[in-house]
Amino acid sequence: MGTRAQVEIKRIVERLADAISEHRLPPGARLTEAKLVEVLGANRNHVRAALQKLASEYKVVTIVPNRGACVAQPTIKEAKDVFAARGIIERSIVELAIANLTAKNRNRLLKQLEKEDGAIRRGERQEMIRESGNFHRVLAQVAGNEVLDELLAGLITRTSLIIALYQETPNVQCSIEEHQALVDAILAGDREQAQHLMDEHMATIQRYLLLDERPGEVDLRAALEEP
Amino acid sequence: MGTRAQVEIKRIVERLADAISEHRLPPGARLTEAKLVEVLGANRNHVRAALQKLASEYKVVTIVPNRGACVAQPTIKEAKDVFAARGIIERSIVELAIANLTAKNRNRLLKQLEKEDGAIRRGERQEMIRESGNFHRVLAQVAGNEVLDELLAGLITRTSLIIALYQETPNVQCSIEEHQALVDAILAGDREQAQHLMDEHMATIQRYLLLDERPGEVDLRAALEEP
DNA sequence: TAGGAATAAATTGCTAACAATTTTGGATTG
DNA sequence: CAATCCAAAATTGTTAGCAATTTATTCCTA
Repeated sequence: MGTRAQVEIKRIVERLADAISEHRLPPGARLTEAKLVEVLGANRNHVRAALQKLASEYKVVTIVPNRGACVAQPTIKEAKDVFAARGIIERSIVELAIANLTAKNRNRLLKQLEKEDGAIRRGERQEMIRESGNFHRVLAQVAGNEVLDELLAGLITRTSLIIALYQETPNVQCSIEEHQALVDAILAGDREQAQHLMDEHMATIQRYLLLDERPGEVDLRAALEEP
Repeated sequence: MGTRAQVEIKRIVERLADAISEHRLPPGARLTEAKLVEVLGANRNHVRAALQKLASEYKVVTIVPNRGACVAQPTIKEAKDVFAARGIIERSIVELAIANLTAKNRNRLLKQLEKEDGAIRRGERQEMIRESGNFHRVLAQVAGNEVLDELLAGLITRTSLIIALYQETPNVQCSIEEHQALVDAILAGDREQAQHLMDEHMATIQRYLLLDERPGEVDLRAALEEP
């Protein structure tokens, strides 16, 4: 595929993924091709390709044949699976990062913390969210396994959608303090402590989610049949 | 996208992935759209979409703009990353599988072993390879995390390509004995032993790979400059 | 007025033709 | 004879328009 098209598709994918992550496009929202063409100033083929990708790769869009695309509504089961998978990968990334600690890598971690801190100080909400997410990518890159980094990237996107869907108080993000403590443990080479902190960090995010209640797909028969 | 097209694209993807996994399409082989259309009796658009997917999702195809697609030639670094990532996921799947042991799941594992055994007894080479790969998918399904299962599926495909690329004696597969021992440990609920066996199992596969030598992209300058 | 069939509108799916790019092979020239 | 350039062939990239499907509306009937 031509570079131009690929770049364009990527642009649309990111634009949509961002909008979904930030809850500007709520779960369930219809994504009509013609509307997207108009709003994004894009070719319909590119829009379609982008939707395909968001559906098959990132799973944040659902496509029903002949009926079009809409923002996905992951089930509670899927949400839990995504978090569990992410936890597993994050945990091993921590271990690899410690094993792979060079001077350059130490610097990258510290710089990332600074960026997050700067965003908070300046009160730049949007930047805060972005940098907070970037922290996990930086950690993956420090770990040095590109495959894990890719897998994590996908899971982070899906996580964002899930948070948008299931979070009660909007926009509780990763806390900078937890990132700070995590980096401290990593730089100290304390694997156990670092992994423990990462587990806690993942748990903290999930704690604000309503992954228990919620109707979803009620079994009407079971709910309504005679007692 | 229409069901028909999706099914067709999936067919092409699987056909190509199989051919790549089984080394019928060697790494580096060119995949001309017109040829594929002719051989597969497919629409060019479907062929293109399939190639896109194989490139962006599974990474077993490389697409160069305006120059077409060819079977990927993962670097040694990438090969190692894929194996490391797969090892991590397989390891955690073992743990989840043990925690998720129902009668039904025990049965699935035993049945899978029977299938593999049957293929070996009948000397069905092709079936052996397939069932040997399926074992890991079944284990993932027993573990019950669909996201991990998906991630693993992708990594298994990539692993196959890597084996095709870097294996000296062709077609050394997973050994049934190792699968057997693994299932024994899982059914016994012995997490440590099961994880140890899985680690060993992954190591066994890698042991037959030439992941050290091989030129790849030699640094000509470093190699040829005056001593 | 409720139900349902027929029609119209909107939307997605598909294809074939055309455009752009790269490769190949040969002719030309120093 | 080697190198360079040019044209033809092969291959990929792009687009517009039509076909098929679904959804909404209208109108008819009991």
